[in-house]
Amino acid sequence: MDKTLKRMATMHRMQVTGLELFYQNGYYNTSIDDILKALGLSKGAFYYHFDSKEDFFISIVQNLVVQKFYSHMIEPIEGQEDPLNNILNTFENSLATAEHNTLDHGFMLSNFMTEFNGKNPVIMKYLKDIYQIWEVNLVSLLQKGKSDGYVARHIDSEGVASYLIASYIGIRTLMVEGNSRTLRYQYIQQLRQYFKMLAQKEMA
Amino acid sequence: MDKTLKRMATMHRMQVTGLELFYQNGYYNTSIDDILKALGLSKGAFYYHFDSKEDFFISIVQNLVVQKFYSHMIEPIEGQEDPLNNILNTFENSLATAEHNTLDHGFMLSNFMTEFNGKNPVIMKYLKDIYQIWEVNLVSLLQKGKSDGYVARHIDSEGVASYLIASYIGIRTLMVEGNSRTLRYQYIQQLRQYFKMLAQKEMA
DNA sequence: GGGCCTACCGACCACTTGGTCGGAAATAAA
DNA sequence: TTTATTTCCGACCAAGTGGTCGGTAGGCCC
Repeated sequence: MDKTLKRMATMHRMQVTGLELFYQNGYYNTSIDDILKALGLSKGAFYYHFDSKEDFFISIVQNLVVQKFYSHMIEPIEGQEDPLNNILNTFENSLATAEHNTLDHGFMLSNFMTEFNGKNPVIMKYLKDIYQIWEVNLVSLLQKGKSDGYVARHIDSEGVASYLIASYIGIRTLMVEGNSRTLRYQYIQQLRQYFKMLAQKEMA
Repeated sequence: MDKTLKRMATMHRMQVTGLELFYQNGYYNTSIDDILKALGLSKGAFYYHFDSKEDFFISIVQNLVVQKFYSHMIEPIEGQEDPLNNILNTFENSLATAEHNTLDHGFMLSNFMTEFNGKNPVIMKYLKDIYQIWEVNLVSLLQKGKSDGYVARHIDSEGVASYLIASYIGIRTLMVEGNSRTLRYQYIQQLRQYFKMLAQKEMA
């Protein structure tokens, strides 16, 4: 028991540091030695806990990325009130933390997808799954919004969901080159306009 | 004259093949040897014409990417008619060609920006410049649309331009994981709705 | 104390990378 | 034909990569 605890503690430390560096420098541009140096550990320790670099990354996705993604991008949207409003607030918050260079989990996803596209189908699969969870949740939230009278019934929920995700990761991509404050402000403004269209006429 | 001609011909061949591979596999994941093998040339030839891998890439951006970007993403939008309509058609065409795995120059930009972000500020500068050209052109087109009576005067042209670019590169990022046909359709639909809002009331 | 197993060390390996360099075809000039 | 110059060849190098492996420190059980 105690042994497994120590084992898990070390593995977790490795995963946290690994995700940080992978997110900062990219997967292929981060060597195992980089991570080990940051941790003060050795090659032996790494390959004792993980089979390979790829295996390591997948374990990070499953243990950290998925959970963080849920708690930052999905759960905040859920609720009984107006889903459009929740989406707006969640997106705004995420973009705000992104300005302070903290890990942005919505962006991380598209970042990694871009990097692995055409290179590693196995990892791509895991990333795709998360993205689809995001989409599915948005769609069902929009549908619920329809029956609750917040969202106009004629809109295409799937289309809106894809559009929302696209615009978010797009603006996030643009934000890396500075002006993030202005971009966020502009983005939220436009999103607000767009949402007026989607809202039930009575609520607009 | 003839010498410079041959020189330029070889350089151009290298740049075209280089861009293709860089776009497919990424900059850091494409070795000079890969490019040389595809061309049937040797290391010596490469370093005779270019100083370094970075210098090579920059020459590609300046000689190929900028021009392609103009002819595919900027010039088609210009014209005397409704700019919103032109934007819609241009985006739709670009996304369509993207489905057939051809080079998509709008996407290429965000792709490279993602890859170089935080790693190579010099190259980032060149990519940023192109993006800003895109934005400036969209803004002035929208402004012209206002005075021509196509676009509502109350809209924030800068905000709309950023929002358009973001949504485009976002949807393009999502398209890499399949379903590109559906995504394109959904995206154009939503964009059309969004544009109705931006249009001058009389023209809607 | 003796044995054992988990967790970690670090030298080592095969391979790839960007880049160098002396030289050899090819072409043009004399 | 000789000479110069442009263009290209390919062996080579140092640095770094992911991954292997023999070894060892320290806690735990008998």
